[in-house]
Amino acid sequence: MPAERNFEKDFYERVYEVVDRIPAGYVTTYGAIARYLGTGGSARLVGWTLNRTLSLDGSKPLPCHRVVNRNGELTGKSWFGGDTMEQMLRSEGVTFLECGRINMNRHFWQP
DNA sequence: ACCTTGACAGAAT
DNA sequence: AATTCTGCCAAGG
Repeated sequence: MPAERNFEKDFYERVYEVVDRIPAGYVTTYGAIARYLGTGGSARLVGWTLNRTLSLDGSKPLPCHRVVNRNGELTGKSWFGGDTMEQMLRSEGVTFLECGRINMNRHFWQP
C-alpha cells in the first residue's frame, strides 16, 4: 500500500472527531481545527472536508454548525439554508453580537 | 494538463 | 487600524 494520504482516513476522520467533541454552546474555528490536526495554515481544507463530510454523511450527526471562521462569522450558513445555523447555535445558548457575529471571546472552544 | 474556486487565516502594505 | 494579497491543499471546469 503506497503512502497515499487518504483524506477520508487521515483528515476527514479527525475533523469529524474534533467537530463531534465541540460542546453545545461553544464554537471553534477552521484554523484551530487545522492547527490541531497539524495541517497548520490549511484552514480551507477543514471547510472543504466538512463539505465533503456533508456529502458522505447521511446519519452521522456532525455538528458542523459549531464551526465558524476566526471572525466569528457564520460563513457556512448558506449550507444550512437561511438562518438555520444561527438558530441552532442560539438554541444551544450561543450569544450573537449585533453584527450577526458570535462572541468568540465567550464561546470559543479548542481541542 | 492548466487555471479557477473554495465553509480560512495570517502577513504585508 | 483597515484593506489587500498571498499561502494552504484539493477538486472541478
